[in-house]
Amino acid sequence: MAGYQPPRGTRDLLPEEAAGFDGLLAVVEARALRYGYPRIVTPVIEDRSVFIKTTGESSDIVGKEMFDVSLGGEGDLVLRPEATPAVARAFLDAGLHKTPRPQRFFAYEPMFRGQRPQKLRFRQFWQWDLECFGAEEAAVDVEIVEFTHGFLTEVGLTGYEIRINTIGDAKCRAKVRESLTAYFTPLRERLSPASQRRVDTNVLRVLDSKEAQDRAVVEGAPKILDLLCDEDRAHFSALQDGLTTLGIPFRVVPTLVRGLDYYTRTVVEFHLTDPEFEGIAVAGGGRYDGLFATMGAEDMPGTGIAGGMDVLYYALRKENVKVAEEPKPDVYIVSAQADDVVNRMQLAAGLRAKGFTVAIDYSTRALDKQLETAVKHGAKVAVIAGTPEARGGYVIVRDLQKKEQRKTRLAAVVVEVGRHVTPKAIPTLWQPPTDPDDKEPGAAGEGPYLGDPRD
RNA sequence: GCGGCUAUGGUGUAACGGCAGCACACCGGGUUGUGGACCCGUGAGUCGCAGUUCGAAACUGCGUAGCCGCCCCA
Repeated sequence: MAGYQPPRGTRDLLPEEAAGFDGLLAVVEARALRYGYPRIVTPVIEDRSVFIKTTGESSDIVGKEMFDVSLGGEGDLVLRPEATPAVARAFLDAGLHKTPRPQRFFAYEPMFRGQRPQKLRFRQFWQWDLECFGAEEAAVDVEIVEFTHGFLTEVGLTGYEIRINTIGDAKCRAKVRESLTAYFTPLRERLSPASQRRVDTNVLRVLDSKEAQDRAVVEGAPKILDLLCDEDRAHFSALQDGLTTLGIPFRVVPTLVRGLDYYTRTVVEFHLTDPEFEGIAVAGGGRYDGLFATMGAEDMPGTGIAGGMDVLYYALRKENVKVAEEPKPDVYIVSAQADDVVNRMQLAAGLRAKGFTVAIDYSTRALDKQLETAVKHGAKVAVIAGTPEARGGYVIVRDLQKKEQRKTRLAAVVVEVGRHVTPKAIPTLWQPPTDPDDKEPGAAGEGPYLGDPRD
């Protein structure tokens, strides 16, 4: 065992896993773009105060899981534990609250929490995240749930359940708190120590307690829904109606509360149902109409949802969904000639320019060893140079799976390799859009207009 | 942060308190230069630091990390 290990709760993503995360990111980011949520990137470090009033001091995230990385005299810095306050901070800092509303953002970042690692719970983990600022309609709440449901379905996850609840807006919640505090205070003695504390700090979270002794008391507690004002109830029904209309299955869980202070009205969690992952959320979010006021900005509603990439990746693996293959070169260049390194590179360059993935064996080992290595690295095709047969403008293109080969002129290598493996698209920078009118029959560059054969 | 369990080559595993071994993988070589087989061979380990003991991989303490539970969440 090596002397060095990754720090507690962190891990290395080896190529296959890294490719899996990249694949999931590509899917969710493309979906976000389709919904009008462009990506925003915020720093890994934030001032601690960004999370104190927003996420809330009574939350576990702020109360005991913040990752402190302060430098002396440079403020109180933490590794960001979650996205929403950071994105809101960036939004305000750039003055985007003075731009047309609503504003939508997608984020994908590593998050950090100083917690004891557990199944699918790490100190560094990755979240994708959606935020919609400036819209109070319940339709946006529907949108983020529908988005998440669509995404999870798209990547092939089946074992999850959508749970929703409402906890009322800031005004009504004061009444809710009052009623709950009034109910729990005389029963204090019967609650667990943690819940006794919650009666003072965040009484709503008593409802969420999993402790058996608390649940008995919670059962008799007043129901949040009964305590809310009409506007909150209407908002909640609009959410439910929207989901029902879209055919999205969900369950109303009256005790679902979520541990972050900024939530108002809608709270939602996507829970895994596989017995091995029971109780683990693959995504969660809700509405936070009071967030901006809390940050000292002008009041503005907001809705967001975030999902754990790690959780999703392992849940998919558990469901036997192949997320990604370890990236391997399709083509391996080998040579029996010791002094032709430049040749091998030029050979590779020609293939790479067409999008083939090409690795080169630079060694002078025996040809059979080079081929063996090529096979072990997963190459499908070997381009063999420098043998008596393959000289003077010729190489051999060998299909390593079919064990067939053909002597090929250098000029035709790209074509010959293309008969065995498919090149990958080469990414490019932004290109000017082509005018759709140019595609009209009869336009420049197109053939003359031909009548519809059905005419 | 609290509690329980665990830690032997890269991986998987053996060894009563008494010589740390096996398999696979990896690396080199060979079968007289086209591959996964086969043959030969090399390298590589008791998580770290103390302690008990004639002697510790084994027992004890502390540390570190992993897994599980609690808290809570992605």
